[in-house]
Amino acid sequence: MADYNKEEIRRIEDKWRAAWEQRGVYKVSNKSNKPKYYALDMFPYPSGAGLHVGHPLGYIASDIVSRFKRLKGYNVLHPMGFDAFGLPAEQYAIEHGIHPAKSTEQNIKNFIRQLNKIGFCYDWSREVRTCDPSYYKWTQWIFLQIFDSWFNRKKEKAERIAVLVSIFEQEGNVNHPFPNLKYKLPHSNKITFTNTEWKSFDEKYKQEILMQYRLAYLAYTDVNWCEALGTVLANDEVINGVSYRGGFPVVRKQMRQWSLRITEYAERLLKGLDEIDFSESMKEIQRNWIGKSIGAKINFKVKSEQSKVDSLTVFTTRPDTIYGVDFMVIAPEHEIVKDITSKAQQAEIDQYLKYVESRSEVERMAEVKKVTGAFTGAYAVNPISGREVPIWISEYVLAGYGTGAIMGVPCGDERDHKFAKHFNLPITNIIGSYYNGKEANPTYDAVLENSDFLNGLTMKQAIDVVVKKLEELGIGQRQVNYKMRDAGWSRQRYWGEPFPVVFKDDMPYAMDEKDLPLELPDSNNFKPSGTGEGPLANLKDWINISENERRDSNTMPTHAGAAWYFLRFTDPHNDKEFASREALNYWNQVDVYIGGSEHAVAHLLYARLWVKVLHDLGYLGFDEPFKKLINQGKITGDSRFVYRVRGTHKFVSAGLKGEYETDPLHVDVNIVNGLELDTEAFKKWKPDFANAEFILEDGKYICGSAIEKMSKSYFNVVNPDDIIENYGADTLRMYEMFLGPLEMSKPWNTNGIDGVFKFLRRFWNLFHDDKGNFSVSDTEPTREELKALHKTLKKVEQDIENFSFNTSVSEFMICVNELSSLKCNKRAILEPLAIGLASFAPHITEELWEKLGHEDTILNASFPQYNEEYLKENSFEYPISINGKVRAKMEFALDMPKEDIEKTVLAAEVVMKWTEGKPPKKVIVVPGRIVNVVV
RNA sequence: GCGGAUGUGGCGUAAUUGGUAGCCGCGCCAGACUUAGGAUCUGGUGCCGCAAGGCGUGGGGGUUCGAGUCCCUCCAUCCGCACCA
Repeated sequence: MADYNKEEIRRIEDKWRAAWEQRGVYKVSNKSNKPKYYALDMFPYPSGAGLHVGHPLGYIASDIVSRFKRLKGYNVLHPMGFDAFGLPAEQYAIEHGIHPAKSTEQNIKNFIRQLNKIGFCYDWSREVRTCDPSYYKWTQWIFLQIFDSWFNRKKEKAERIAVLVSIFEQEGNVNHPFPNLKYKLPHSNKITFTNTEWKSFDEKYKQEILMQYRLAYLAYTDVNWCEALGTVLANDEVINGVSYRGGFPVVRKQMRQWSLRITEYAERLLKGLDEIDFSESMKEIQRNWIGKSIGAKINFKVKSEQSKVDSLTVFTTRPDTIYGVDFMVIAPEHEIVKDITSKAQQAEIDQYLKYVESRSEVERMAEVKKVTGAFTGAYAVNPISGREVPIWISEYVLAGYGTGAIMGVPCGDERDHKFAKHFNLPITNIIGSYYNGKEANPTYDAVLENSDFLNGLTMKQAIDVVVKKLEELGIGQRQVNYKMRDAGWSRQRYWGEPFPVVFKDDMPYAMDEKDLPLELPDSNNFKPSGTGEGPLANLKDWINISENERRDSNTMPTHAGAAWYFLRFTDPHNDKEFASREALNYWNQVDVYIGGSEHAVAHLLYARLWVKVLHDLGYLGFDEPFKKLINQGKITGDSRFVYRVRGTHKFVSAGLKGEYETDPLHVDVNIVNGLELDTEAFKKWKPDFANAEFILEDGKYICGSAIEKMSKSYFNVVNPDDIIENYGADTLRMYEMFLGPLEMSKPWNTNGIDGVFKFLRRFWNLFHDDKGNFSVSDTEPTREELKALHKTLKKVEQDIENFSFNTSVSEFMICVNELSSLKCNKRAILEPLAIGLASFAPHITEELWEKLGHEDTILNASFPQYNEEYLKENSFEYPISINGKVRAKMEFALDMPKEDIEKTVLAAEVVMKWTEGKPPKKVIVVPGRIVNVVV
């Protein structure tokens, strides 16, 4: 005797969770004759807040896919781990004195508890934690491989530093110029050296030079320094000039930092996008980030009073507009400013430079409308037209981009146009009627005018012509520019991977592999050192190995551990290698990776980079980690508000709030049913509200609502534990899928969950009689029952392959509705249906599977193949439309000839009524679809 | 500003990819059981209209026998990037 009620659900779900764990049914072997399938979730940062219902959305989807693939005969790798280093734990340690290792450990425990309750089929024996020394040993090891590599542009791949050294010994660097175009050899100021010169350099000098090539390198870089966090932030960790976490101000500061030379891989990262199945929008975001632009570097001769500077180089993507150049603008920080400013302009320039200094980077970025600038008094000579144009400085040109100088083409560029208008500079029109005198037109389609030898060409054509001319004359060259910058890889933090290097004479040397991991020293002091160095600098004994040997006081960013964890899952306990080649070859690429789109540029690019480097060095057989990426939409919170009449403890219902002066207050969604507030619960919610009074409408207190991000501070967080408590994990899983398409964002609303719960109960009832006794018959199924089953099996299989889970849930509901009204309790129908549903609702189906007499888990069953035979129809009820509007329905055999259908339709009374007896202009018969009569 | 998406009942959504718009669920209405339940079952429910019928997929236009679906245009919302030359 058993109803599918709260008690029974808890009994079933607890029973099977324990049984699965005990039997180890989720253990996955690397040795199998089955085809492999690798389904991966973006592993979570174990925050102290635990999971809310938004987190498991993607996990449920990947769990369904994993279980489905297993039923389809695949060996499925579906692991989970934790991105366990990170700032929040360190912040927490600073505030509460609890060691990050301890709080992280507790948080992970809680996460695992919550995840297990939902019934995921993770192979926990493969769990990895990035903060575990046995894991970060290999993060450090891979870092050292990157450190020991350079990018051979000729071969477009990474090679060992030793290869580079032997090249230098033979030919110097003439064929392999410094990747950084601005770099010049110390002392000599040159950019090349010969093999003899190389051999004459001392050790430190050689290391300094090699550092210019290493894929992981140290350099003084402008970094986002956040005083409050005492740390450097990556570009993507800075939002609107404040830190992503905490919202503290960020300023620029020069520090000697580790960077990854990801720019060398820009082209391959771009090209790789064509081979992988990411959404178009995701690829577009990455393309934008990489920001490839093709253009030209052009040298302009400079005429200034001081005659100190010969030329000025600009980068432009629009060399075709060369005849439209009316002025030049260089960044205020540009090194030539002081050397070209005329006496007459000196005061104005000084004043402007002062103004720019007072402006933070943030302000310069944020301000778009204001036009500022100053004339240097110098002129540049257009190398093609010979025309002299004034050189200005302006904050809208940034020193860090391109060459820090642009050619101003007001008729074709909006900012240049504003600049010209503001300072009354002349505007040369080279695009005829495409320019209206009021705003710039950045078209590529115009036919050029006022452009000498380019006249009559379209702008598109002219680009190549100009570049060729520039190269012929030796005054410029084709140039590819990438917006992307190298990735800052140092953090002034404690809770991260220490860099496995030793500094001798200020140069870093790789630690021996046998000495890895370099463990994070235990400490209770997590505060920044105050010198700009990280907390590790406080540990003198650790930092200073000997008199002239020192460790790095920085640690790696969380991106490091996340850049390769999917590789470790294939062989998580290997203490000889980061993963065996055999395991890597077997599991190969991740077949589907599900996670949020917020990792679009950082994590996904770094993971792709690390895999490419490891591939180039011969450790991997593939160079893209993720074959397919799915971005689940965010689940937003549905907040509720009460309206307090200002200065009172009276609360007015939403419909009446217009009559009072009120302040809206967030109220806990858990004490609101739909929109109706539980006023008693509200009084108990917080002491402040204990003697609240309510102004009701129709006897109810109605709340206001808003869709916002799910957050504790909005009191709109729904915890999966509570849902499971009331409805069970199977209902939660199916409801999350039922909400809508996986990739769409949607608000969470628990109201609809009853429908899914009732569905599972009805499914359960198919297997039980009125009294709750298990009752399944072995009678032959009818054709109708078979059709209901096979239609569902077909749709569900297709839906899962398309990651369309919401439609699967609907389909199951339809099937169970049909079988319920057919009162079907036949084994031949219910058993395959249970397997079909097992991926979505593992607990209930496992229980019924056992009741059906099976000893092995349903996980080892085979997904039933649908039979097209049962789905065939022999007749179809045609909608008969007249002039495109459906007016009648008529049933015809599916093999009935078109002509016969047409005749019968035209003869029908209903049709005659609409055609008024007139002969139709046209009759369209689409077999199995529709008949349309045109009058 | 650039790029990407999205827009369908009161709500979440579906639509065989050019062929009956609104499947499934929530909510709502009515009824049954009479076991007082936030239970279950049955029926109804896009809008207007007593009806016949008309109108309906963000707005406008187009292609087509036929458009939620394709094209043009405009609007709104969300996301990403942003003085990137």
